[in-house]
Amino acid sequence: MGKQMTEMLKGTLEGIVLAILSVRPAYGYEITARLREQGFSDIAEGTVYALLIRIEQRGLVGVEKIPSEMGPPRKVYSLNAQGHEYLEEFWRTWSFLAEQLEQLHEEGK
Amino acid sequence: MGKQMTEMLKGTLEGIVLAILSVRPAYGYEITARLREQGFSDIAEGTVYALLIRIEQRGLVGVEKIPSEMGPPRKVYSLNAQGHEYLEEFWRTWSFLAEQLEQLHEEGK
DNA sequence: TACCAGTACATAGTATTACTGAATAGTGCC
DNA sequence: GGCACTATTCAGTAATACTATGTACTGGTA
Repeated sequence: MGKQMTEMLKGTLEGIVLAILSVRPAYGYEITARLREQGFSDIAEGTVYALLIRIEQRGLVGVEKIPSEMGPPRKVYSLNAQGHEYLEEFWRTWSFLAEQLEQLHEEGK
Repeated sequence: MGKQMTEMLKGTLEGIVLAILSVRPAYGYEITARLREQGFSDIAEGTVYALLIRIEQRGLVGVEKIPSEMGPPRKVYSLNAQGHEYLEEFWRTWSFLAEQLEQLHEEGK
């Protein structure tokens, strides 16, 4: 992955993961796999797990340990009320930024 | 400014400044003022100056010292060929990210 | 003259976040 | 037993924006 993408993900990856969780609960391994399928070619696994622990400690998600048939138990995360609120705020911030950048992009043509 | 915005700017602020310079050359104080007018309410001056030095050292911009009538001389930065190329790459990265996020936002509704 | 506001740039130290590169563990198949 | 796949965790590093200053030049004013 390019360095630009790496830096751009700081601050957005968290929102991306919360958005994924807002659709339905998921666990780390699954989230990483889905991100990779979607073109975030090599987001490190460690990055996602660290992020999940962070948002858990901030009280944005609930966790449930569910046994897996294929390996160690999964930690399934789901967005709680506070998480939804935080995600709303994320979308507002993102929209503002996207709008400003869109404008700049137009100007530069 | 919110903490979310702060984190989101990592990786994008550089692109934003390069985009501003691609329209026409500018100096630090001017760029800071313009950003603030555009709603990036309190981007620290130090941040912009540090960024300008960074992109200069990476060879993305040219610098010219021009005397000011109102204070110390201005360091006017302008995008060079390499900078334009880098900016192109930035837009590609941004577009990809924006598309993915747009999709996620739709799904979450 | 002394002081202040506005213009303009610079820097030391801090916080956050994603990465690399491991290690640990459970299950099923050869 | 060893390998592949699933699944989580952690120590150390790099990049970038922030805070909080400090420096310096000009013009106006009391």
